[in-house]
Amino acid sequence: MGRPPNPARREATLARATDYVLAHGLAELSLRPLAAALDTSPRMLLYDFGSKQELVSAVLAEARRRGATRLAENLPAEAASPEERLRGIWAWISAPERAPFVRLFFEVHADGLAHPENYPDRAEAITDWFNTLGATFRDITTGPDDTVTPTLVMAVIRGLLFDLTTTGDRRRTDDALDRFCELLRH
Amino acid sequence: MGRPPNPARREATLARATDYVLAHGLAELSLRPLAAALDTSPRMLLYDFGSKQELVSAVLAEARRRGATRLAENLPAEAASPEERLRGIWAWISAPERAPFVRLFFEVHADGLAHPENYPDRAEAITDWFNTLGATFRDITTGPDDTVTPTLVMAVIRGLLFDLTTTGDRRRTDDALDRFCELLRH
DNA sequence: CCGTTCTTGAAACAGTCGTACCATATACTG
DNA sequence: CAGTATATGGTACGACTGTTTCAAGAACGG
Repeated sequence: MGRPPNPARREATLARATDYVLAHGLAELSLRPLAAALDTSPRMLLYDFGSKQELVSAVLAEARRRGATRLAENLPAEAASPEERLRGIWAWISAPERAPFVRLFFEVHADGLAHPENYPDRAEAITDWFNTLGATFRDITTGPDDTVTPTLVMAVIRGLLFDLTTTGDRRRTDDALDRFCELLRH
Repeated sequence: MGRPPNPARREATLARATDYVLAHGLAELSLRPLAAALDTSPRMLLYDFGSKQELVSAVLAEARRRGATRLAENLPAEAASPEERLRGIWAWISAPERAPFVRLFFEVHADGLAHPENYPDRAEAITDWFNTLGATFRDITTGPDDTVTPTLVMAVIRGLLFDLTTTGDRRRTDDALDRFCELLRH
């Protein structure tokens, strides 16, 4: 008896809140502007999520989920050579459409460095779908226990993303990836 | 005539404020707690720096200045081989003592992505002493106009720093640098 | 209809924020 | 001493924060 709960509302709000955070970033996120943009109220946000902190956690989880999904859809074919996969992933993740994700990714990383206590699952929360990404390089190794080459490949991608987002110099960063591929061939 | 100005006060405050920001980060920086920690008052901070924004700019400039100085003091000798210099720089910048600098560096980068308008000098303000660092790799090139190899080297350092700061896995990141050096030798 | 549960608005609370205003204290010149 | 400039405390303003409280509305079962 009683009015039945409506979980769809929370879900819809979460989806739109995630859009909003991807567009505006985490640092200045505030309940009142967010609520206004979502045509709801701070009251309802707290009713659905309990607290701002929990809302943020939910949004970050949703963003990760989306990133992983989009990535899975666009991964280069299994059959492709390691180099082709590396180039494919770079092309995908460095595309302008991914900029909001990348921005949020770096923002969370920085926040995690300042407040590790907010990210009990450290590596997971922060690197998550980046790990998914790294998993595709499992066979660019020197052996079954080689975690080193994937680490290096991921570092190159992250480092070049960092460069690209600050300088905007696409040609130079693209060329650097070419150079890395060249090194890897030997 | 009149009481003579005392620029030393502003300088001393700037130095201590920089310590504070390196220790506590930028995101939650607030005048009142900062003033309390420096045994001064918000009133004086504004008197000396004009506004919080200008104070932050001054602190970031000071942090960059320090980083560049410390780096210059610890750069591997000119005579060293490129590989030795790369290893030396990695050892220096990945040392725990540098963690506050690295943290602030990533924080500024993330903030710059969200608010480019606050960083009119983009690449300079953000990468500055990282560029100083990159300059030492000028001769790991394929020719005089090769900006690509330094870009790649810097990307590896930044990417591995990112990894190290999130996962804390020093061995794996050190090994990845070894692997990169190995690739560079061929 | 009643009772129950979920939903929602309006307002207020207790705090922090950067900053401005006003007065006063301090240190110097002439 | 007066005059003048810097230095500094205290206080308050207005805007914003996340959150709570109180009350009413809305949708269901019996």
